[in-house]
Amino acid sequence: MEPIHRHPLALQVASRIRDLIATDQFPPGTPLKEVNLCKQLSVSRTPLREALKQLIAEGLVEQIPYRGVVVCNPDQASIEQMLELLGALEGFAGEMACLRATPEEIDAIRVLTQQMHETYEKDERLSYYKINQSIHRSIVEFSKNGELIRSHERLNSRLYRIRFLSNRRTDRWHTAIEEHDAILRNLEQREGLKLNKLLREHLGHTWTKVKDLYDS
Amino acid sequence: MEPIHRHPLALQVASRIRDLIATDQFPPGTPLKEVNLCKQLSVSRTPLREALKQLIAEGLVEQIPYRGVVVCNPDQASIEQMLELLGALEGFAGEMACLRATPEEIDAIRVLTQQMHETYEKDERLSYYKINQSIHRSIVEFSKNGELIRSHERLNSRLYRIRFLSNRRTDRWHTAIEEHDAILRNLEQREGLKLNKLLREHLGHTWTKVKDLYDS
DNA sequence: TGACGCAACATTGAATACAATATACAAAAA
DNA sequence: TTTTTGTATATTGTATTCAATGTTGCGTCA
Repeated sequence: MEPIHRHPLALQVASRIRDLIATDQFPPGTPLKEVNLCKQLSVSRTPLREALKQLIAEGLVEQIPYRGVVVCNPDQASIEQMLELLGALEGFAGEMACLRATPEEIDAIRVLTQQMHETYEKDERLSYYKINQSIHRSIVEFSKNGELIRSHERLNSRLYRIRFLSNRRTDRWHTAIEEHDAILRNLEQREGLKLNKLLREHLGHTWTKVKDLYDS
Repeated sequence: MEPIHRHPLALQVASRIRDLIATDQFPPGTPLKEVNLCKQLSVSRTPLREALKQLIAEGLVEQIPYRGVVVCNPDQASIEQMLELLGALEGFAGEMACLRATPEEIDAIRVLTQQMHETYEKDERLSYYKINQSIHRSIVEFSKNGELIRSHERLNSRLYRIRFLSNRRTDRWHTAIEEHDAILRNLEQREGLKLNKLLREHLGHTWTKVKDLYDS
């Protein structure tokens, strides 16, 4: 039988703050003063501090002893490194997915890719963004490697905001669509090595889009 | 200029517990009772709990609400997944190292590999183990990707104990040595793709050694 | 006028006190 | 004898308090 899940305050607080950062309500550089946040979230300092410890471990915020924690503002170099690693993770996940995904799971990717086309034609960027994320997350899931899934999830959440911003502003959309078609094809044909390469390149293009955003 | 590093209690406590787990003084399943540990480490519960939060985020221990935290006891499946991911990370790191390592850095790997031979011939397993770890860590460092380095470090520390145990007991040592020679050669010749494959296979062999350990 | 020092304030670090929850054991009922 | 239930105890979750450290600004002195 499914056990009942507990949600200690620290966990709830952590995911709340994560959301606030991802949605840019706490943009990079925001100082996270303990007493302020306590009042805003109606919790005491102890669970808040434990939540912050977790976010620090995730790399979402950074702490300077006796000077508080601030939302991380990764520079271009770290973003490039994060995207490079994300590409490696997704590429490897794709390779494993070619070995382990069921036909039904590949069908699901097909459906998502189709939906992606529709949002593209209707110019619905938010939906497009979310479907895009779903596709990538699904491929990683189908690797059937829990550790890989968790690592990817952590890293991806740190990049959520920056990818979202770049998606809003970039005007070269269609190349991503074409790449997704290729990704689907190679997954269908179980071409692990090619899919690995494709996904790495795909993330590489994300980096050029982000770079444009920074340079402008 | 190099900033001065602070060492809040929580961080010191965290690394102490990490060591205790890695050296098997806190074997898997050990319940980490807060008040006990407080006395043993002479700190109060607050920094201890913050340290535990960090170890939870690292996946070294797990927490059940209102029932405390215990040292993780990964089953065979998770160990296999962790080693698979570690292989992917090291493989990718090797590929990047082929692009980015300086000749001096490759020299360092050469020296370490030579030392590894010596410890092998003298049958010094502990030294062998440490040099082996150094080589792998160095290759990852030479990828020049900080994110990759941190991810690898985290995952590797979780596997430290199990790899150490398997190293003590396995009697097929020489194949690892030969593999390391091949790794060095491919790094010298900047054969990124081949090195990637080699490192992944190398970690795959680690898995078979660990599996033997479990099965016996 | 500018630099230094001191003091008051703000903020985090650590310790303790109190509340909520789980476990173990014993007593009572079937 | 077995099962159940209540209570005592242990343990974690949360709040609060006190201590250590960093920052800011004002006043004094060169």
